Amino acid sequence: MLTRLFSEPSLIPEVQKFASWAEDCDDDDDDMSDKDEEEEKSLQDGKTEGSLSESKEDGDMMGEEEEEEEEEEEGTEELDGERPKKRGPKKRKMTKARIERSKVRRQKANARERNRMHDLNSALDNLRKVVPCYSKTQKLSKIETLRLAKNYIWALSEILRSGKRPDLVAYVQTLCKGLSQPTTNLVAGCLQLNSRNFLTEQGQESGRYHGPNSSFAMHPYPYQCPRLSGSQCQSSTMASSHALRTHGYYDSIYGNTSPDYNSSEYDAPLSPPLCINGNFSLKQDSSPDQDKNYHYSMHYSALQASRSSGHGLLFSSSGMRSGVHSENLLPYDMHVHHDRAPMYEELNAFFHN
DNA sequence: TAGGCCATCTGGTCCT
DNA sequence: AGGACCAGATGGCCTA
Repeated sequence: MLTRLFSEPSLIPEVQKFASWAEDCDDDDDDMSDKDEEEEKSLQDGKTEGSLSESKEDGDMMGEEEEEEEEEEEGTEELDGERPKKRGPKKRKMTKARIERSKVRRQKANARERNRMHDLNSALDNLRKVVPCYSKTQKLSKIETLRLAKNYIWALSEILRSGKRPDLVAYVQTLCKGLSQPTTNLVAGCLQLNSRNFLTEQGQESGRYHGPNSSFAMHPYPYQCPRLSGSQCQSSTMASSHALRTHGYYDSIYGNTSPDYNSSEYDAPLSPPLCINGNFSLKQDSSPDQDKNYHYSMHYSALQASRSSGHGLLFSSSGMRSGVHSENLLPYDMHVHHDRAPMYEELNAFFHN
């Protein structure tokens, strides 16, 4: 019967392996001692022999004395074919009880592994929330999240090291280093930087930036994010809309005077980087790159203005209506926002010194 | 249909 | 010995 099962093409590989494995010990009795469990691992090697790692066959940790007591298994001889007779450990025959125990142990290991991966994914989700362009519904891939996080840390480190206001374009370039095109567009969109121009600048190093009077926010971005379509980033224009949309959370606090954006497009505020940008904004000097840093300025000052005045209109330092997305000002939720607030204040203090 | 991303299973290795 | 960690394999889902 096991032979039939083993030859059944529709069977999953595990069943096939298990069938061949169990067949080898079909004639075995069930009264083996518990110490046989020690060899379950060796037997599991045996069940995958010929398919997974043949090199492992000779590497099992069975004792030499047991080797002499055990007989060579028939199945192994078949699979080994013309290979020289193995000197390595022999595989113990499986009893039904041992098979059951092994199955249970494997299931437990699988469950642990699942939980471990879930924990890992949860940590990644948390990381997504603190890197630029966080969205609940449109998640960055794992690898992009890690890359963006690395770039983000690097960018912030450079800012702290230099103690100077960063150039927006350079900042975004740093953030997007090594990122895929869709993620680059998303980050640029979230930072309200036209990715087309940003990418051009990457090549030309022109450093030119669309100033507040430009229509950067409405520029259709050239790339449609593959996995973003239908959610946050049907195009990078959508990302711009995101950046400009007043979030409901912000609305509830500061009032809503923004157009009626589709709230389903983005269901979570952006992550801190834009807030970090705001930290640079309190320096309202008239540096030559003021235009480039326009958004750094307007984000934070807009927040300050709206907080102090109580109205929901967001104005840049020049008084122009910015239309800035409140998510740029507020992290993904109140809890995190409060947790991070001291850090922002420290950064503000740093940039005021 | 190919390619990217992901979840899961699995066996090996290392550590406690 | 058991658990954690890792990497390979596999299959599903989605999009271009």
